[in-house]
Amino acid sequence: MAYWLMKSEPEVYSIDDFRRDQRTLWTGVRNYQARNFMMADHPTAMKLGDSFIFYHSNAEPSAAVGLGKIHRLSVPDPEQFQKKSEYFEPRATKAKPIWYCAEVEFELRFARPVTLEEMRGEKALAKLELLKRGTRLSIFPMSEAEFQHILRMGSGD
DNA sequence: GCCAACGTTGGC
DNA sequence: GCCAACGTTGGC
Repeated sequence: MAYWLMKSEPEVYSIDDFRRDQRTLWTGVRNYQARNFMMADHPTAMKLGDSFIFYHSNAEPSAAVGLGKIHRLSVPDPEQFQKKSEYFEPRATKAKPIWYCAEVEFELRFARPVTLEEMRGEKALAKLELLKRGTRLSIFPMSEAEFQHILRMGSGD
């Protein structure tokens, strides 16, 4: 069982959208390292049933806001085939897709958001990828201890 | 809206 | 296969 953080801009797809949908495809990832996490046969891949922190990036405030589970891996990202999508990929074919995504399942919305600023103040989270300077990766793994720590912070008083 | 950081592209 | 230019991410 591994733990992850996945970023989404709430203006594009928020935790409330996720709660409404219950299940969604994590489309639009256009970075190879992040994509590889979502490809089942890749050495760095997620496992079905792994949990992740849902994080609002480019938000006011940017914050961890909930949890989800990995439900399916290696799903060709349908947006790469859609000419009108901003994620259209002309090099991709149905037979040879380039971009893949995971299907994820809603688990819970935190009682209160755990802001980036708060996380920066936590010693237990000092090594979290999110807090490293210049990190732009939209999906990355974290330890169980870090995951539980953020979950506790989000569970309210 | 600015801009630092960094991944990607493409000329050579 | 180097690396400058360019585009994107995402905090502020």
